[in-house]
Amino acid sequence: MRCSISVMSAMADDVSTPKTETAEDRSSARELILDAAERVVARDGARRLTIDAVVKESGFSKGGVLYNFPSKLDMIKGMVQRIVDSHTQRHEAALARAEAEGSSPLEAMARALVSKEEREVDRQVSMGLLAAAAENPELIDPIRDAIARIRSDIVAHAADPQLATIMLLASDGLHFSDILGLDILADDEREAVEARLIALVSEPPQ
Amino acid sequence: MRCSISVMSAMADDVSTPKTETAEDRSSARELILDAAERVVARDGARRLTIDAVVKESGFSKGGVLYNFPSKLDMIKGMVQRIVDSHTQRHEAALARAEAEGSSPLEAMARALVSKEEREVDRQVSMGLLAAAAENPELIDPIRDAIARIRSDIVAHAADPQLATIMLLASDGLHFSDILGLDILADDEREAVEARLIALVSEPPQ
DNA sequence: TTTTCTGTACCGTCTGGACGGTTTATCTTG
DNA sequence: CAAGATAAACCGTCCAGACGGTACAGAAAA
Repeated sequence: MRCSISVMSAMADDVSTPKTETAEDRSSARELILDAAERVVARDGARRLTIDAVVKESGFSKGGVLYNFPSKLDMIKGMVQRIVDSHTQRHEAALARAEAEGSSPLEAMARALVSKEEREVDRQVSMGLLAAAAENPELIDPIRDAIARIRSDIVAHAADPQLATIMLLASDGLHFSDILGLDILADDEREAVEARLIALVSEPPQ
Repeated sequence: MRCSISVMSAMADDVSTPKTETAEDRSSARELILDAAERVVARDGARRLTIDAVVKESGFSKGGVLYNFPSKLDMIKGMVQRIVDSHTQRHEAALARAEAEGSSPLEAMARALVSKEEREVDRQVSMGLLAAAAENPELIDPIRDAIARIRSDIVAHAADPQLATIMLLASDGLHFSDILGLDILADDEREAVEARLIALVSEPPQ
């Protein structure tokens, strides 16, 4: 029944409107549907990501869901696109912050990767990765390309490329562990490790 | 028509026979079926891991597959069990090697984690993780427990627990990237990073 | 009016797995 | 040893239900 209080603000319906101003401001129907799809994957597993399940979870009607995503494949591609947008955005934001703060891009990226806000976004969005991998491994290609592009950009400007790669890999390990629910570090342990990760790529005082 | 394509890797398959009856055929059949299931996941995605797909891929009949794994859930649990066994084995082997070589357990583990042989095993076996995550996220629990146990054991004996954790996480990042086909490092880059990872946790000469 | 949905009914295909039959290896008994 | 007897291992078919998708008649918003 869509029984949300629905503020229904203006929708500039570009194919990808990656407005992540606030976590709750996902006003377009497409975003709400993708959110529901991610919840289904997180709760029930990618195998049970069915159109009907998304219909039930989102509150839209089946016709409504299929109006926004003509096929299940389109829906999963939408999830993938969100991941790409999210990663690209994070990278650009980190670069901007580095410039503003005068820190190194790598260190800014490290801070961004372990930040609490990004972590929740990443965890939610990453369900799309599992869904895509379950549906058809090739669907991941755009994500791989985006990650590769960002990574090579970071590593190219790093003083110690291997160490930078290790930092990025460790961050991946952290994120993937989150995705699969394998995260086994206590909060304080995680914080310590994250701090150490940042320290690892910080400019040594020389 | 068992005698189809399947040349099959000649596996030394005395690995953990949970039901130790007079079952040498049985255990080998189970292993062959699990191998086929992993191939299906790797090629077509966890979504398309169906009994019929495994039937076709393995060359067994449907009845034969269902004889060895009474339900699809049992099959996936079998895949999960292989992961747990594989990880436990790797850990123990690394410990033994450390003792034999006089190196630190952590360094031995680092070497084991990046070794070529283990990498292929891990890549194959890890398909079970995707399958389990797709079917029902709770199925991963045994894997999480096994990983947590091994990890805490390693970290507890490490001179620098945080650095040890970072090494393990980076290794996870490498492996997960393999699983999802996200690995974007060139071979030489990967080797350099792996060597650096080992160096990171080696005893400083002091 | 057009766009964006709702609600319902429906269809062809896929999927899990139940079921009964068949082969093969081992054991029993005369 | 021959002749079953028994059980393990495996085969192939069938079916209810789930699934993706279509179709279409409205309704409500823009």
